[in-house]
Amino acid sequence: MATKRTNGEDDTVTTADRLASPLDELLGYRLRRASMAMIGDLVATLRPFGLSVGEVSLLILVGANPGCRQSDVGRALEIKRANLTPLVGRLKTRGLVIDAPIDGRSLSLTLTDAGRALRDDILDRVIASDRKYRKRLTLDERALLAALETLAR
Amino acid sequence: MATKRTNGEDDTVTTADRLASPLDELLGYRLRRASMAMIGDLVATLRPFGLSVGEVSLLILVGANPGCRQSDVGRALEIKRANLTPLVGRLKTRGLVIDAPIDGRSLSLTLTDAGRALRDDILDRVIASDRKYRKRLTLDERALLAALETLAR
DNA sequence: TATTGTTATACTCTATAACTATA
DNA sequence: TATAGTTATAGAGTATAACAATA
Repeated sequence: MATKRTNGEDDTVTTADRLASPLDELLGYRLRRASMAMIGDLVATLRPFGLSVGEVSLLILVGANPGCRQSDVGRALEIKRANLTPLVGRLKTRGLVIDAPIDGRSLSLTLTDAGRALRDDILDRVIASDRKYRKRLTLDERALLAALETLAR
Repeated sequence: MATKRTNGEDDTVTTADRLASPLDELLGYRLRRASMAMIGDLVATLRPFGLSVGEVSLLILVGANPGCRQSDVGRALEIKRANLTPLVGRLKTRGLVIDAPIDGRSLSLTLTDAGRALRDDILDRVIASDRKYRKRLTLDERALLAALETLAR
């Protein structure tokens, strides 16, 4: 009976207390939990605006890059073009984004005045949500962001 | 024309180069990107086994807590009981998990011999995938895990 | 020939509501 | 009355394939 103890007790019948969780030792699992927590707060922040996280990402990215190509936005956000079409469509319907042909096949995206105004408002709140979590950090913010970028390849 | 420059250039028409991304300054966005990258690798690792990330989380958690209540597993993994039922069902169908009544309404979950064997194999690979990313880290692993736990509340 | 945008479609995850039964 | 498990269902988000138009 091999009985290696690291964290997850095996062959011990669990009765009532808290569960042993070998998952907590995994960077990927912790990363996912932290990410889910922050996204949950973000979703709640965005609910009153009737905008999804994806739509707001698009709003912010196009706002920072007026006239950018739709295909470049998709690549930057890692959203496939088949999924980007309806996402852009909803923002166009709401009068937040306008597109214009670049050449015969590419589209440029730009925020409307209403889009910029909403972007300004929402970006403030997104940053406020983000800051709430940053404040809990004990370790250096810049070092953490750099490490996370490294992990994302 | 308010022109505050932090990272995201506004009112500058983007032509060709790389996009300005105010999102990169957000902890939540970086966290999500890093998490997605690691999950992508994990999914590829698990593909040959025909198991999802959720199924493997369940396999590992039940493996570390034989006889645990299904409801406790759901709470630990933050999976709603309505979604846990088919997840457990698939592992039972594959002969990896068995359940037994605790009282008239609760179920205990335990891995079968086959379940433990598969868990051992898969856990090794999951840890190997995780370690691949840990190795890239410049900052202290323990400090990072602790910080991530703090963020997850 | 590769790229862009679109449409249609399928698959996974997650969320809610309703139900049974048990504590 | 609250909890546990189940079922059915709806909604996101994401993935692929096929197509037309263009570079």
